Amino acid sequence: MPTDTKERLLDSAELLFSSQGIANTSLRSLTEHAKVNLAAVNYHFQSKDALVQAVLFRRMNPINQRRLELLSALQNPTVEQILDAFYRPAVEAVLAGPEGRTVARLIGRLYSEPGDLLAGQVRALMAEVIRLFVESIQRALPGVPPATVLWRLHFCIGILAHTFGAMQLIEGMARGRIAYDDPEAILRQMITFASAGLRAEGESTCAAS
Amino acid sequence: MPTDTKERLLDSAELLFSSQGIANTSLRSLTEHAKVNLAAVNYHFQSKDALVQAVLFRRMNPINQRRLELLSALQNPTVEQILDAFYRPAVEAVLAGPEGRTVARLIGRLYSEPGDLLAGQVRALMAEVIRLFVESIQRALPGVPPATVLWRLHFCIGILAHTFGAMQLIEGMARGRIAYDDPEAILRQMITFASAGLRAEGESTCAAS
DNA sequence: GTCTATAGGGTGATAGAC
DNA sequence: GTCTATCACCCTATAGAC
Repeated sequence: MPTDTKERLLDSAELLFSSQGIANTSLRSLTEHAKVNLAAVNYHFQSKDALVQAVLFRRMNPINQRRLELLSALQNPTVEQILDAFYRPAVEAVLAGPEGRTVARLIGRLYSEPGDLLAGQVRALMAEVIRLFVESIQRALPGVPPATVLWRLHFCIGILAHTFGAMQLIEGMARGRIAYDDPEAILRQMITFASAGLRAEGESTCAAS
Repeated sequence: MPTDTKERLLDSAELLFSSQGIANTSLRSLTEHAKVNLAAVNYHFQSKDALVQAVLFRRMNPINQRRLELLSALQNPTVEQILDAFYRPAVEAVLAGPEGRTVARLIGRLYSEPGDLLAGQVRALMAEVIRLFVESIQRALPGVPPATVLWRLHFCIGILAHTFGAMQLIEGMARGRIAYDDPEAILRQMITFASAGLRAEGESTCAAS
């Protein structure tokens, strides 16, 4: 038996928002799926929007906290180690449970969905994470101009977001030639690609601040 | 004056779908914005879904056609040239008009939005494009295992999708330190990063077909 | 805390006049 | 081709009983 009403609502919301999209998920289908009364959403949360933020907070905050832990444990890290600290918490959290595949799509859509999906506390912590990782990468790659570091971290985030958001696309491309259930293999592919991209030469004349 | 009803509908749909999301855009607000009667959508297109596909077709097909043209004009290309053929039509099409910024978000969401946004003719041509680019990259990098080439093209697509879908994110990170209005500068950043990633060593022992 | 009932409004799609 | 009018349904949020 699931625990209380509030948690059941969060679980159902996460699942339905991920698979159908937020705008397409009505509070009626949501409360029906959670086997909870329709009014419970407005009692435990204040609105549908607040429920969305609560879902994202529960999922993203542990990931971002873990990123900061892993990063601060490194001393003079290589870009591979920095990328591992950034990617690993997300990949492991998402691919851990059996429901991971579905939730991944929601996280993948975090940045591109209209309506400021990323807001409030989640946004604040994410901004802090990005700030610290930019600094760390800059220290590891002193020869790369600051503006280029920003672009490249942006690309690194894109790699993660797309890997989460478009799993079906690569699975369709691959026709079984790819193992999508091995977190370590995925991490290795992402880190190998992204670290080479971060280290790339060129763009030295890019306009910096 | 805009031309006919059908084209006005496509223009308004593209703008509103991009900025508000598809599910959040009602046919009423759409036809109001286009200064067209409500029933026109169901007359010229068959349904809202068909309108969505028509919007994507009009925008994506020229891009994908141009990609194939540019690719087939290359002989023994480098990965930089292959990536240029893939990225350039999209970046130029999107950043050309003044409305580009908005439309970019819709294109960026193409792969991660629930409800099979990518369907029908658009999906078929996109699959063909991916197939040919995979082959071309494989030829340019014979030392990289096929499964790894798939992962890496997946990452290259992610870089483009995220650059289009999350422009506000990097602009927030950058606080003016980045020029987002220069197509050539963006292309250079993307190609420098992605070509280094494609060429990266490692993952040679990855399970291939 | 949890429920029922409903207010008040928006939605996609269609029939039929012009 | 374009319009009006309307159907049948869905939505979020809330008031008030238990």
